[in-house]
Amino acid sequence: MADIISIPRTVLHQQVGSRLRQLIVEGHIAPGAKLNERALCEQLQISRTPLREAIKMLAAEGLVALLPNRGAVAAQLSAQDVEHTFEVIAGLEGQSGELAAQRITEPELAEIRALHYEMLAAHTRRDLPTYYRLNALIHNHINAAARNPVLTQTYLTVNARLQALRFRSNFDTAKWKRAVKEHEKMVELLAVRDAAGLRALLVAHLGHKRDAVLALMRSGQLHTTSGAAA
Amino acid sequence: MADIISIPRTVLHQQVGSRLRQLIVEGHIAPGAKLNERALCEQLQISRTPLREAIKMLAAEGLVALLPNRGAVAAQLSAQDVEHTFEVIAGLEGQSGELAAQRITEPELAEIRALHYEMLAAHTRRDLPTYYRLNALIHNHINAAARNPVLTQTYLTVNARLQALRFRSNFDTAKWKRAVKEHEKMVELLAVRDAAGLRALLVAHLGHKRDAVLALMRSGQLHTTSGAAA
DNA sequence: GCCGGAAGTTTTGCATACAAAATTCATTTG
DNA sequence: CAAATGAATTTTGTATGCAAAACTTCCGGC
Repeated sequence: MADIISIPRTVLHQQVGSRLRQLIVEGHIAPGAKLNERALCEQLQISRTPLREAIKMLAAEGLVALLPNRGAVAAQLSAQDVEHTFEVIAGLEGQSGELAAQRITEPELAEIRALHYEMLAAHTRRDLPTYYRLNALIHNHINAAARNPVLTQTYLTVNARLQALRFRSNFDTAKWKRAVKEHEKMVELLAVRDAAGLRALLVAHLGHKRDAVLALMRSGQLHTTSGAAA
Repeated sequence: MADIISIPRTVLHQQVGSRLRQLIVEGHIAPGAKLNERALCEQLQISRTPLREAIKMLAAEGLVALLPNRGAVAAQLSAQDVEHTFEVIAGLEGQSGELAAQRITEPELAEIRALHYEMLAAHTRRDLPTYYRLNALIHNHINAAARNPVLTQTYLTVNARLQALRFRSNFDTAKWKRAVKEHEKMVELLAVRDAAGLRALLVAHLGHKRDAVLALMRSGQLHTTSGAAA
């Protein structure tokens, strides 16, 4: 009963890790950009030790690549990397949906339905940021309904690499409409607990997303050029 | 043309990471055991900096758990953790098989078939270590045939957590026989490129493995007692 | 004018030093 | 004698120092 006022203030390398992850995922550190230790130390007001420990964690997560004796760079995905990553994400999210359809409770379903309607509103208003926020929220809720923390963690880790692409900018109207339709179907399939159907839909959904991202990459509208990120 | 004789000798924290991973996966560091920095430093003849960096990587991989201000312990999986992890592994390996059936080449298939016959020999001789080595090899080959490095990497990372259980010790004859039969079927399905069939078989295969491990855990024959490993 | 190379600078990698938290252990007190 | 308290020790977390590798810059030679 000693932690009433004290915010536990987690260890520094964890905080630094979260902050770096945010910087990369939100694009403030561009894919391929070098992570200069001195600069980051000054910016975050810490010493190099916790910074380097945080960088090693991010490397294990696949968010940065370590170049021996040359430091770390933010991961940069080639078109092939993107394809491979989407393939894995599709599998993970498909399984997530399959399990969610088997395990979801009525209140959880109701919440997802509510989020879905909010998303429809955002779509109608052409409010892309809100749409994306709600979109991610719905997927997270489906994931949570699968009741498998290992699956959730794995999904989040792999997905973080894609978020750095920030393919949220461009979105053509027809594709947006289809995505909304697919989401509608998701809720229906969840409601009738059609596990196999939801898996198939989610895999297809991710396939469409992948195609859109790859098209953007090929047209050069994404700052991802090439280079490995293993 | 300067790297003819010089083995690049990767950076220290990577080497330490590999060594620690090996120690944990092979059970030389038992699940739940504390990772004492001073002791490991002396054992590995290094300073604390690269050791701590390596530990942070392993934490990101889920092989160790970090306790703030109390160091790190080797991950210890509860029965639920094992269930969740197997669920994810089944999904990953199922997808691996599905893709492999679509993408495998004849030479790859021939090699897997050869390994399978070697495994039959090991089974006949009741040579469990060789059997396990070949078993893992076959699964790795299937994984490789899927031609998705992201999937392979994800699989290896999640699977490493289970390897620490070392459920290789006990194995009842009937289950062993069934596993061999399942492997036989795997090769057949690969040969006829039955992607869906192979996926289903692998998922079932992993389900059986999970049941066997859980039974061992419940009967107390596995040194995994309880405790979170998030 | 361009290429090559050497000196200087920067940056990374590892070791060590210092501070704070946790653990241990002994002592004291009820 | 048990529980509790507090000092001593250990252990973790962070900062700093030092050496080697990489990068830069500048100069000379072709």
